[in-house]
Amino acid sequence: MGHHCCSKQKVKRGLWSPEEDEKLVKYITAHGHSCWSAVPKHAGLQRCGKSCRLRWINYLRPDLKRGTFSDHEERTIIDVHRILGNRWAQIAKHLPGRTDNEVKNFWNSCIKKKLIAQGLDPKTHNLLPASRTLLHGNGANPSSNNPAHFNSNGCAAVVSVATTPFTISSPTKAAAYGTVTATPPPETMAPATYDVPNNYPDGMLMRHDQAATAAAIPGYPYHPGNGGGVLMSFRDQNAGLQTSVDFVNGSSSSSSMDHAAGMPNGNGFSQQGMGAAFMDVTAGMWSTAAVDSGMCAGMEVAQPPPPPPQQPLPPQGLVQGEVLVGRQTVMNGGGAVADKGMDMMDVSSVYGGAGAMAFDLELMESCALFCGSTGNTMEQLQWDC
DNA sequence: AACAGGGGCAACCGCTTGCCG
DNA sequence: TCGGCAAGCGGTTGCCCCTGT
Repeated sequence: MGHHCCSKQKVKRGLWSPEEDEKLVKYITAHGHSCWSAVPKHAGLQRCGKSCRLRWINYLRPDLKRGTFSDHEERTIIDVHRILGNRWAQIAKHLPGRTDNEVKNFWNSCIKKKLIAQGLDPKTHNLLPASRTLLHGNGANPSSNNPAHFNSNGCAAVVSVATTPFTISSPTKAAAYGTVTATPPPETMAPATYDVPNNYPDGMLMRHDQAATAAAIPGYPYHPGNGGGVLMSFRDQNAGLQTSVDFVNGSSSSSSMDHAAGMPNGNGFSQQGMGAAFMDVTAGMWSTAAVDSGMCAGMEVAQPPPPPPQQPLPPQGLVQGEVLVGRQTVMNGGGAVADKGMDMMDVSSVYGGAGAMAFDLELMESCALFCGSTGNTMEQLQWDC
């Protein structure tokens, strides 16, 4: 049975011979591929157009990078997969020269097994139940016995996986946060721990310096030369609660909440509440996340105050971002309601000023959907945009 | 040397999306 | 607005090769 597009033709299937490859390369090089269905006929191939397209995209394209994946590429795949899930084409866009098929195969044959071996669920990137039990006993984490670790009274300066449930992880960019003393995460992608200085009585301030990051971390994907960006992930290992924010090339922003239901005793946030704000200076927007009392979660992009005219914006990209964590620093300027109750996430956005940078709705939505939020999320987002 | 089992990867299948008439 | 077609995409299959017995 051939493809529906070529069922009337007698087409060859299976592996491509070098002769077939040569014919296809010659034809595409000379004529391009304006219409794939016409390619096999003109190239003298007994294949269907779909097969030709796949062969070209996955194997013959001259800009493809062959060979094994580097450690950096592997880390990037894991980072992006944590946010996007099995959106291989989107993930592959972060890896120049790699195809979605290649990334998918690498994930299924290698990375997935590694994560499982490390006790992480390859779908959610959370600890598998067995591993969680190992870390936290029976898994119960009464918040009354385990007060919030990023709380409004600023008492919890040190985050420790072994004793507290809340971690901040940004595996490939750990060294980026100038005001956070970050312990470089191990290769295992196990939850990283950050020693957070208690300079802010009402919360915590993290600052990201793009140039320093690019200089400090070989292979760091975001730098001023390509527009910059930041990928951050906050996670609560006990509750399976995760908040990730990805600013790619200064034009994309995403947030996600992976909220495992059925946490009867709350988590590290629940007593005091937690909020985070991310600012993309160039795009002129704030993104905030709030987890308020009673496990209420909200993500929003609020309109920033107009920048002082005498303060020129950085040349490009997310040159500098700030993360504010603390009860009193939650931004609600976007009008989003943070208190939406269990298992709900709210995202809204308001662009700041004329000519605001494009906002990657697709990526935003993918993150929201991946994390099981309601359809209202994107409706709210698009409405506000 | 022969065989079995498993892993990796290329290719296929079928659904979705986008475009155009 | 609708239908047809092509392209895009993710899941799945099956072949080939390597390794262990």
